[in-house]
Amino acid sequence: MPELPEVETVVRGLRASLPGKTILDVRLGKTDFIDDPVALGERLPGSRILSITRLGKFIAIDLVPAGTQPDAAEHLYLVIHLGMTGQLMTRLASDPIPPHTHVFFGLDDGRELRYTDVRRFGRILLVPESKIAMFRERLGAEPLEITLKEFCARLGSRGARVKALLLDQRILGGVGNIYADESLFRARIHPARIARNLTHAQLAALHQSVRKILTTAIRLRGSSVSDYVDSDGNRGEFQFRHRVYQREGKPCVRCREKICRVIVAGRSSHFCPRCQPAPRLRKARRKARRS
DNA sequence: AGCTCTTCCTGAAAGC
DNA sequence: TGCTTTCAGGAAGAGC
Repeated sequence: MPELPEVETVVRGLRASLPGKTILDVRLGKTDFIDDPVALGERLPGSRILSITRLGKFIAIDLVPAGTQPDAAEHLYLVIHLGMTGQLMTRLASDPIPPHTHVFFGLDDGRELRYTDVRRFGRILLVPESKIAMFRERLGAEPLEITLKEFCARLGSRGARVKALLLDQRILGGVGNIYADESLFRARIHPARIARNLTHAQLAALHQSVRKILTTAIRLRGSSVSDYVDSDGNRGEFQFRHRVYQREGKPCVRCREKICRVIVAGRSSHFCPRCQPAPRLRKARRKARRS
């Protein structure tokens, strides 16, 4: 599933070859995941790619409209979310077309930027330059840039489970199920812990482990669990470093206890019951206070 | 405020 | 063997 490290890897790949290229045409297959498919065909041809950035799990392609100079007209951002199975690749127009490829952006160098998505949980939308700041604000902080102080402010007072908060894109943009579980394991925090009950030391450990896990995963070009590949079609390597994600029943790498899986915040959550002690139930805590 | 449930979608895997 | 059922999950919205 594309999360921050996978999206960052795709963005770096696109950044190496797309800037300066012009989009010649747009061809569409199924369009139910595109906000305004007609606008894609009307507004993109002739526009020039200026740069590519990552906003949380979104890929933002900065476009200079057809026939204008970069600072003469309002830019348009082609914004793409890969959902669960989305792939954004550059290929030669003559290359074979994989199944479920629904969007083709023809480029002026004989290549195509193609969007393939089996389940179509992804999204494609156009955001005008004037609205990109608003779009960015809705996304919450960048996990690799957030300070410890800001991290504590956003999570430490909340009555929700820490796993739910890590997945909430309005708080942190870019963390998904894999990296939430791996970060919680590294910080030795149970996913169902209530955030405001964590100590400052635990929040600091979590802040640190999120950064460490994401940085390492970017270095290894992401996790290829099911469909994920980068912009050249290559798989990542971080799936071989997973300590808990999809390791239910296998021994913990630290203590050999069997890894457990429970549903927290509606998501499969993997953890070591010994390294990540469960939150005490309210009833049990009342009893403990009385005695 | 924050939880669960549902929806979207397909293919892989499990169940019968 | 071959069918049907279940499951996976990012995000948004409904309802409690």
